[in-house]
Amino acid sequence: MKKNFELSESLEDYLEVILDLERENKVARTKDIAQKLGIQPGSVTGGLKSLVEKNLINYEPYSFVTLTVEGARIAKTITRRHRVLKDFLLKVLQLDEATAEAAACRMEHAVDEISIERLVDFVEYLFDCPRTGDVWIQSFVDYTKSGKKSWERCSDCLDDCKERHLKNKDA
Amino acid sequence: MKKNFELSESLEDYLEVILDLERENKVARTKDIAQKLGIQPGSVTGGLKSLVEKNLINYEPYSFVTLTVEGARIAKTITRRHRVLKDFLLKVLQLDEATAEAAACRMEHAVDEISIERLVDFVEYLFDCPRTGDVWIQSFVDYTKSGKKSWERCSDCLDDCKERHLKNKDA
DNA sequence: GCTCGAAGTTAGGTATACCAAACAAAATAT
DNA sequence: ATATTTTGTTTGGTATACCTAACTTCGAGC
Repeated sequence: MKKNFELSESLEDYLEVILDLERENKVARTKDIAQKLGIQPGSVTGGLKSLVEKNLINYEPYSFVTLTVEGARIAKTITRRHRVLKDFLLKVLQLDEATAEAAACRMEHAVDEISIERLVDFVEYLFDCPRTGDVWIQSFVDYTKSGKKSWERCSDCLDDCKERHLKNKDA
Repeated sequence: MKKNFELSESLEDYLEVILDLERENKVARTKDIAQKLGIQPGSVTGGLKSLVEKNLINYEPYSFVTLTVEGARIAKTITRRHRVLKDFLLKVLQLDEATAEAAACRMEHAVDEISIERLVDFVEYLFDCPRTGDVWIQSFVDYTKSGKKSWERCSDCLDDCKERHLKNKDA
């Protein structure tokens, strides 16, 4: 039994929007898939056939679409990648919504699970570590706005940081 | 005059390896391009024709290839994206060489310049800020290895950090 | 239960991007 | 200078993924 079912970006996109539509409407229909993907309904039929062959969706002509267990598994993986990447772009790099969404959409097909896990770990650590967290992120945001890195107030900054840390520990 | 010459991933890859070969051997040849891209020489000819049509390379059949000014500009942009992404994956996320290279290779086509600039800023800031820098990265590395976030020694950690900062300031 | 519009499929066409294998040109070696 | 090898191109074929337009099926309303 083969495992390495390399899926095209296009088919990954189908799975993603089908999962989305399932969540919205219980089932996915050709028209809505086409609309979400920004392609013509006639093109969708072909895509659905490929996915049926790969056992990733349940589908009969003229009927609605649902994901198989395996299809749902993959769809959720891709969707998670999208979410993680967008989160990073939005919350860490501080990109605007549209830019983050567009980049996440394209990047989600390019990264493996190991890298995504590591990115999740990184973002989590960055937000949870007392040396970084919201305050540090804010200082990065200020820097991107001002274009200046001034390390002059670093001692104060570190003192503040320690104070906050000790306060949180008590609470 | 149109500007939005949306280039396919494939053609972007051609430009990237041509730039690479130009740097190695002054010019690029079909065989070497094929080899670097892992495709057959017969496939390269077609790619080169597309690039000539788009005025991105100088090329005559049976002769060598060089980039035009515009081609070189694009090739350098893509190469920079690759470098920045790989740097982040390697130095920040601490992925291994092969994983970082593979992911960077695929991501380089997915991100716009604004996002890349922001990523550069972020990595730079992360390495330069006294609250983060190498030491903080190392604590993240330790965390990924141990799987434990223990914020117990944070006060000490912050004191160490301040000490280092003051020492560097004097130096 | 029939009709008609919406939804879906099919058929034929385009473009990209690759392959393998036959062929042509160029470079090298004797 | 000619034979051989290397390099490069052409041709014909495959696969993906989209389009438009013609056609089919489904279902809602009368």
